[in-house]
Amino acid sequence: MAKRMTSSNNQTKRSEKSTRVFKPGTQKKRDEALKNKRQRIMNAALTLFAKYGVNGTTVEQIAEAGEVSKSNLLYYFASKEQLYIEVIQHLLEVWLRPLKSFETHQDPIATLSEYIEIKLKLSRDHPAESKLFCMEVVQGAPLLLNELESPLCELVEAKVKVINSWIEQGKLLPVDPYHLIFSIWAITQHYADFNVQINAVTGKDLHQPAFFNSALKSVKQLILGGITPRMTI
Amino acid sequence: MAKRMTSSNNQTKRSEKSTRVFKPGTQKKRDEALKNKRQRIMNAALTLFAKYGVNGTTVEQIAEAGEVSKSNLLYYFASKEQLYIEVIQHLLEVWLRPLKSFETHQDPIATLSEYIEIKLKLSRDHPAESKLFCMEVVQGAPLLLNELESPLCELVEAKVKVINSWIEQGKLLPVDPYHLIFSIWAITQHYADFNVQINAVTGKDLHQPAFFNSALKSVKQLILGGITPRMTI
DNA sequence: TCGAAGTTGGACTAATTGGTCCAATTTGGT
DNA sequence: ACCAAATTGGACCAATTAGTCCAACTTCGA
Repeated sequence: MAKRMTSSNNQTKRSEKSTRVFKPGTQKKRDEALKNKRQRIMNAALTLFAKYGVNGTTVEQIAEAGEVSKSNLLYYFASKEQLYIEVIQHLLEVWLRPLKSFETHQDPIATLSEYIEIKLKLSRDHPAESKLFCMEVVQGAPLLLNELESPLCELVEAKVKVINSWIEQGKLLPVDPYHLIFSIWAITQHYADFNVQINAVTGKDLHQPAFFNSALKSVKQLILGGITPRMTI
Repeated sequence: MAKRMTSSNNQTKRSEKSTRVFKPGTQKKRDEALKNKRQRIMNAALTLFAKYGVNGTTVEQIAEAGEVSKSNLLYYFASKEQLYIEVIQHLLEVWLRPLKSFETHQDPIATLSEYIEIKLKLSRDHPAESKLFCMEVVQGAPLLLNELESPLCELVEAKVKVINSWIEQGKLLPVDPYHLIFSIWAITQHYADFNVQINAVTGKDLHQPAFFNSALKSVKQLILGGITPRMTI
């Protein structure tokens, strides 16, 4: 991706902004503005990457969408690839948050119910994140694989244990916890990733409260209906 | 995409092969070989498009994977875009088949059960199709939108009516048929589209019979568990 | 065996694009 | 007001790549 590396400079520029080394102590607005700008660029990149793919997006488009010059963008991010990596990393963090806050001590049905709702809201409010994550994983997640293996894996394992303990206590019908988690991910993210298809078929999308509610209700019914213990006789 | 349109020729070449106009009647092997070759190229393209995206794939890669020269590929397909369109169209046909064969007169649970199984097998046996379809839709389905609106829409509507009639007959618990269909699509396709993530977490994939069976069982349990009528008392 | 269709390699072109470099200007904290 | 950092525009380069063109070779049906 990097074409010419002619002479010595490069990387001397900036690349590790955010913390001003010399002249310590006083300016804040400046630093904050910088962070905002970085954020703006990353947001623009996120949206475009999600819509056109990484290879289908040019840095000029990103710069325009982020309302900075191409030069300035390259001043903030060493390369398009670097920008992509930062976008993906930030994305992953946002994406794993809900699973981390998956509370273990509550009633299982309430817990899962809440998790489904959080995930569905995430699909509604952050569709670009969902889509880019989707595309990255579909394509083999070259950048995410490392992150996907260790942190996610352990996180999931922890939740699997909780679910299994619920089952042992009879609070949940027997079910494979892995498939349960995958199913929740699949359905909730589907509403973001395939919104075009859903819209083509129903004419609606998650931003219409009525549709959001019916989706939420149905998903809960389907997921929870198969695992909620019934009173027999 | 097409760069130069210099003079008159082009399109005179071939472009509408498959049916030999002059000299009608006799050669078959030839025609068949051509179809096979087209198929081979389209298969190679499918795999690569699914893995690297359309913009991330070069015609040379496709040619190599299809074991033809770049020249020859361009002899069969007028352009990369044209090739992509044909791949997508073929894909859509494969993709809608299961829904069409969704039988209406059987027992609802058996019908849905069978549909889930077909879809999950499709994910197992045609992951590239699933992934490319996924990527296309995620990116807004520029090429599929037309097809997605009319044919798919009507197809889904027909099934929705069937499901509703089942509910009226008390053979199925009340559920929004659209969300039911979306959920089945979401979960089953997830096993193909997100196989990298699933593999990272579980270390398994659908080609292992044990894993396929556990996935199938869980999906059926979750989807059907929430809509199967129970005997009360 | 004749000839048309199929096939190839290779040279070539035009467009796109990531990235460099730099000179000039603006901004904002001190 | 000073000065460093921020920002811009634009020229420019090198790599990639879709697609053209063509001459030569092979294949295969009639």
